Amino acid sequence: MKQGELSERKKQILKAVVEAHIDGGEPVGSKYIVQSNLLFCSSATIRNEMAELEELGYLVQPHTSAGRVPSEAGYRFYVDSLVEQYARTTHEVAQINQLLRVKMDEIDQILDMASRLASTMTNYTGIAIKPKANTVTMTRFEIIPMDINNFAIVMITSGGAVKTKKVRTEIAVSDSVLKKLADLLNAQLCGLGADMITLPIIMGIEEEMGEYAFLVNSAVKCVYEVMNEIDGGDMRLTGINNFLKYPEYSDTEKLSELLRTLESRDEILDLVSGSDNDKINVLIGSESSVKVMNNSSLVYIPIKKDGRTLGVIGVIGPRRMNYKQVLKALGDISDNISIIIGDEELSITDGKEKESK
Amino acid sequence: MKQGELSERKKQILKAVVEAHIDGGEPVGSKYIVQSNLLFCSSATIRNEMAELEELGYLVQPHTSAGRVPSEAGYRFYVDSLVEQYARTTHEVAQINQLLRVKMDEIDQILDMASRLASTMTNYTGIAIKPKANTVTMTRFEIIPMDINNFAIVMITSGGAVKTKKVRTEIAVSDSVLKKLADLLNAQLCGLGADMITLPIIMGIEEEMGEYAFLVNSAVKCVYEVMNEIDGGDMRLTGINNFLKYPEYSDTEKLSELLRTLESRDEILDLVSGSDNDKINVLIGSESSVKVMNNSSLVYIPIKKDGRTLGVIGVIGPRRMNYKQVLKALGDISDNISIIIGDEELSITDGKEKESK
DNA sequence: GTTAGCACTTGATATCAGAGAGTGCTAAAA
DNA sequence: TTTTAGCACTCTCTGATATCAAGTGCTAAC
Repeated sequence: MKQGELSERKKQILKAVVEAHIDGGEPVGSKYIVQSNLLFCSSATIRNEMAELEELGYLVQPHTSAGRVPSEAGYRFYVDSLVEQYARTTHEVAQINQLLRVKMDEIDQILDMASRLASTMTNYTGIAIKPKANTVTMTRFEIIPMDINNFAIVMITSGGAVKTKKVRTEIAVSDSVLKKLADLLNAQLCGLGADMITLPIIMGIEEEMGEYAFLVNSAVKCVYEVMNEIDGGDMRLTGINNFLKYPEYSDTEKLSELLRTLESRDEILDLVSGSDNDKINVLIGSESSVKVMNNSSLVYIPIKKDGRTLGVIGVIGPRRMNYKQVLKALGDISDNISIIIGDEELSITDGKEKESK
Repeated sequence: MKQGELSERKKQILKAVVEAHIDGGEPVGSKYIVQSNLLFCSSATIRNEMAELEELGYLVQPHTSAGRVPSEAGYRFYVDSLVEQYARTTHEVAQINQLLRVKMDEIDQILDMASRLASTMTNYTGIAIKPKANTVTMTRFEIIPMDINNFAIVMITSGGAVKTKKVRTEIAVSDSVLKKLADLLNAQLCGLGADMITLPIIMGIEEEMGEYAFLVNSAVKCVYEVMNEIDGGDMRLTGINNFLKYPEYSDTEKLSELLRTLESRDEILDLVSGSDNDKINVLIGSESSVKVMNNSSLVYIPIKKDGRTLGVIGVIGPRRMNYKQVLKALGDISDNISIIIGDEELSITDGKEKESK
């Protein structure tokens, strides 16, 4: 019997078991199902069906005389086929929108806020990830003299971000020299990724700068730093105390192991950077390549703009996570972020701000 | 009998109890003391002394037939008088220096790195705080036209940071208009704190701008945003799994409560922003105004430059924290940060970077 | 002032019986 | 053929009891 061929009643029983276990956390028995649900049959029948579902691998018995618990496959089937879609209330959407708008300033802050939001909405631990990338190039350089010994390099990146670095020289440098440096940077480095800025190019610029060649090194260093700032991965967790709300993490050993993995960050960064699926991803237990997550699930969604992944938000919780609620929350948040990112810059029309819907 | 008048032997016993409890975590009995230590007397004598120390409030008995545990006052006395200073190995200093240098880029990153470092060095949870402040003013504005509908405002702050914001206009604005706007901002807003930028000033600028008055609103908004970015408090924890290494946090309830408080951030921010002591601060148990910390200690040190507090780093752990180690680690890290912050900008002399020692 | 010895207290640990929950199986009913 | 009722069986959980070990306080001797 294949997955798709589960009888309607089996599906209903599986769904009931999963949902009962999600909010109780304990094995569910046949009697409980027959009471709570709309299934009209006796506990014995349920028992028979459950035995078959166990044979098929969707349910598991912790010990002989306990109720059933969904297996990983059980959760997977539930998430893929049984969890219903829900309608979003406009009220909620508006609320999220408002919260996110508070600081629509930088993508980092949006991600942070979003993860915080996800955590409070779902009661699981929120995660915000800025994945490693290698996509930034510069589109424009400006140099602003500050005083006789200092100037600032302003860099506009392919992503539209504006970044600045301050440089101090011990030798006074005239404005015209700085102008020349800016022109050269614009001519030689625009459009190049970190891996494309080669030594010959740098040396070429140094040659053109003549006696001021020493400035080039610092300038290039600034470029690298900015690229690294934008491309370098980062990760942040919110609502860690939420782990403690679920008995599966009361085993201190387990929790500690999980936290250690999460804090080392690399594994999660890799895990998430790999998938460039646009949709919500659900990793149940050992489906994730990270071994420690055997008893946890990770649900995440990439935040994209113009095809580029700007970041990832998600939640981490026990395997018996309330997938229905989590999927909804992440969907809502993601939608709102898209709206906000869409018109990230201040948009002015004659003194009044305009918001895109 | 006052604190200072504890007999030498009592001091030694207190010290022994504190240190034994710090690395064992369990109540220490008279027998243990007599074995481990250099005190040459019998367990009965120790018992008598301990009974007196308990009367004086430095020790506490969890129950009648258990060993003694240091009280809050006991720890306080230990930290103030008994913990010896230590010599720093040059090796360690160099190591920290190297680690911190990796990204001497922004104060945020330094703090973050420092807290991570503190956590790994001490095996407690590291904390990095950027306190709320209201000290930023602008010292210089530049406007860079990007294309017909976009320009960037570059702001140089009193702290020397360079910040940029992008602005989009739906109406094309010429370079000369932007130049005028920049001049006005420089003339009117430089040196003013957030609370000093009043409506009359803004309206004055708008008047001068004539038909382009609508630009002023966005510009001012940018200024506020930047000030908020720099002044707004933030807090970040590292090494949370370290909590779980100590049995005092195996009570899930307690840990959860602590984490909740830490994540709400406000209490800690206030707590730390209040003290502008330059030295290392040690808050033991209920000495902190945060109720939940009754069983925890917080040790922190402000990071200053030119008298301004840029941030705070510290560690949080059980009350029986290894104060000796923690004080040393934080001292070392703080020193290194000071060195690094001292020459924050890139300093160039004829092509070679110079580093201040 | 110090020490040895002993009775006492108390938490921790192990063992055991009984209760409760839930199953699997068999035989009867639909 | 499917469903149901009944019953014996298994396994965990709980609470009670007994035992153990650690550490103290106190008294009497040094």
